[in-house]
Amino acid sequence: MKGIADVARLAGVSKSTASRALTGTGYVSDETRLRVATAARSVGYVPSASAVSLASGRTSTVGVIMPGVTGWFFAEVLEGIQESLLEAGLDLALYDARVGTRGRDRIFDDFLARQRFDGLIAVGIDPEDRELERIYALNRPVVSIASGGFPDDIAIDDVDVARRATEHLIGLGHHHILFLGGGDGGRWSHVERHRFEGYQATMDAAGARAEHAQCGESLPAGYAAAADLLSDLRTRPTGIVAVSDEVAIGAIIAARRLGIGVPHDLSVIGVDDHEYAEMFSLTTLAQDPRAQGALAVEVLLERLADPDAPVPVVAPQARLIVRNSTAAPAG
Amino acid sequence: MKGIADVARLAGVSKSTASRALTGTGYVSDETRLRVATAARSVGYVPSASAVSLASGRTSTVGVIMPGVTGWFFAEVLEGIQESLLEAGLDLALYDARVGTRGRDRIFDDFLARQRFDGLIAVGIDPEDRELERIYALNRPVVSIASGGFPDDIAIDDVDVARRATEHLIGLGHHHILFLGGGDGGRWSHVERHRFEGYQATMDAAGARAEHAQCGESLPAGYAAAADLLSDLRTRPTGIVAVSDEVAIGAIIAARRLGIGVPHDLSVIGVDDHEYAEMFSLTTLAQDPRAQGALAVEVLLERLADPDAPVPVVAPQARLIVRNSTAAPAG
DNA sequence: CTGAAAGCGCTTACAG
DNA sequence: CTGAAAGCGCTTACAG
Repeated sequence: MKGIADVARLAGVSKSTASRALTGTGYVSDETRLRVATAARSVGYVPSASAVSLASGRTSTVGVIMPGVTGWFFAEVLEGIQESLLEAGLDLALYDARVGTRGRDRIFDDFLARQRFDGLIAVGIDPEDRELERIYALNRPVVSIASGGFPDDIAIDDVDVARRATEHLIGLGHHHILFLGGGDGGRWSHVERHRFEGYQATMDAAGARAEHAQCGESLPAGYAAAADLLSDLRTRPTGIVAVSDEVAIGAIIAARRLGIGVPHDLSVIGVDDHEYAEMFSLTTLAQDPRAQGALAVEVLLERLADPDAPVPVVAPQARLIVRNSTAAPAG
Repeated sequence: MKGIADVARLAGVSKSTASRALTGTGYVSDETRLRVATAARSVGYVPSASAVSLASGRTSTVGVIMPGVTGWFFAEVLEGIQESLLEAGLDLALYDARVGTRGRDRIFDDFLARQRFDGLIAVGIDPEDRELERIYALNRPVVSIASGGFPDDIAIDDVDVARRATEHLIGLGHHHILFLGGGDGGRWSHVERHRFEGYQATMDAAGARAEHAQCGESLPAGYAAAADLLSDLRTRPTGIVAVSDEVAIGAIIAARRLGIGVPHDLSVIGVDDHEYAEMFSLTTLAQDPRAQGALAVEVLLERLADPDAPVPVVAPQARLIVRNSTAAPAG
C-alpha cells in the first residue's frame, strides 16, 4: 500500500501539495500537478477511503434505502441509481428495509445513524413518523422517489395516471370498471392510495360506480385476486384498472385461464411499462424508473454541492402506450 | 456529534478505557464497562465509521458484486445477503457490474481497489481473467456464488440438476427433448454451460439426440425463443428442459398462445422454483438463493475472523418439485 | 485493570 | 504557488 507520502516523496513535493494536486483543490502549478499525477500513477496510488473521510468529512458514498429489491420498479430504480453513481465515482450503500422486518428497525435505529454516506436516496419507503424523524435527524441531503412523507418527491403524478387509465377505458365505452390493487392486509402504500383516488374521482365524475378489489403488489397476487373476482360471471367487470403492470399481467393470465378473452371480454390497463408488458400486449401508462433513479442522483449531487440552493425537481411524466389489452366492451 | 472523548469524560475514564469498554476488546472491569456504556447511551454516542476504519483497519462493510439486480436469482441472493449482514451489523456496498457496461470496467479498475469493504461476495459474475486478477489482488476474503473461476463456489450442482431434470422427462417416456437456454449472443455463462452439459450427457446416455435452442436469461426471451421453435409442428419436441424457471415460464406462455397444451402436448421443466412457479404449475428443481446469500455471509464472516482456517462450504442441494407442467407424452 | 501516547493516512487552514 | 503543522476521531501496543 503506497500512501500519499510516497507519492509526494517521488514527486519531490510536500504531502500538502501532493494532496492539492491530486484532489484538484487549491493552487498548484501545472507542472507540479503533472509531476504528482505521474508519481501517483507510477506507484499505483489509491487513497485510503477512511483517511479521506476522516480528514475531509466526505464519504463519497450515497445511501439507498428501499423496501426490497425484488419488485420490478425497485430493481430498475436501483440500477438507474447505481449507474449514475458509478459514473460519478461514488459508492452505493444499500439498506433493504422491508416492511415489518427486524432489519428495517435496525436500519432506522442503528445503521442510518452511522452516517456512512454523504446523502440518502429513499425509494418507496412510506416512512412512519419516527422513521421520518430518524432520517431528518441525520441532517443530510435526502432525495426521495415514490415515497410518502417527503417534500419534492420524484414520482409520476399517480392520481393523474390513474385518471388517464380510467378515462381510457371510459372513452372506449366501459362503465363497469374495477380497480385492482392496494389494501392488501389492510395496508395501502402512498402510490396505491393515490392511484385509487385518481380512479375513484374519475369514476365519480363519469357517474359510474367505483369498485375495488384488494391485491398485493405482485404478479401472482394479481393472478390470484383476478382469478377470484373474474370467476363470478354476474359481477365480472368489463374493464380493470390495475395498480401496476405486474398486477395487470397477473389478471390477464387469470382471465385467459378462465377462457375470458382479453381484450374482447375484458379490458385491462396497467401502470409501468414493465419488462413483460410488450409480450402481453398490455396497454399501460409507461414510466421510466431507471431514469428516476438517475434523476435522484443528479438532484442529490447538486444538493451535496450546494445544500442551500433549492434544486427544483422536474416531475417525471407517464406516457400512455396503447397496446392490445384494451378495447371497446363486447356487445 | 459526541465523540468518545465526551463519553470518556462523562464516565470518568480515559479514551483508551472507553474504547476498550465499548468495543469489548481487552480488559475492563465490569463496573467500568457499565459506567462507560451508560455514558455512551446518555450522550447518544455513535462511533465515527471512518475513524474506526482508519485506526483499526476494519471497515465493517461487505462488498457485493453481481451483474445486475434485475433477475429473480440475483434479487433473492441480494436480499439473503442483506438480511444476514444487517443481523451482523455490517454495511453492504453494492457493485452492479452488468456485462458489457462501462460501469463494470470502472468497478474492476477503480472501485474495488478502494477497498471499502473487509470482504467481497461475488455473485454470478463469470469473471474474465483480468477481472479475477483484480479481485485476487485485493488480498481480501472472497466468497462466490454461482460464479465461474472461483474455488469453493457456493452453488447447486448445475450439471447434476440438469441431469435430474432430463431424467425426469425421460422417465416419463419422452425421447424428443430440447434444451432451451444459453448461447444468447454467442455467450454462455458457467451456469448455462453446466446445465447444458448435464442435459447433453443424459441424452447421450439414453441414446437420444441432444438438441439446443439458444435463449437469453429472461421470461420474455424464453417466450420469444419458444414461440419460434414450437410453431413448426414437424420439429416440435415433446419435452423442454429449460435453463431456468423464467425461461420455462416464458415457454409455457408461448405454448398456451399457440394452443399447445401443457403438459398434454408439451412437458416443460425448469430450475429455480421461481416466485411464479406455483401459479404456472411448473415442475422444477428448486434452489433457495436467499439461503445461498445467507450462507455466503456466514462463510465470509468465518474467513474474516480467521483468514487461515479453511472454511468448508456445504453445497446447497436442489430439490425436485413435481407439479403439473410435466407428464407422459401424448399418444 | 487503566492511562498516556503514538499512529492510522489523509485534508486544510495558515504562513510564507 | 508551496510547505509545516495541526487535526479529523478513533484503536492499540506499551508501561504501569
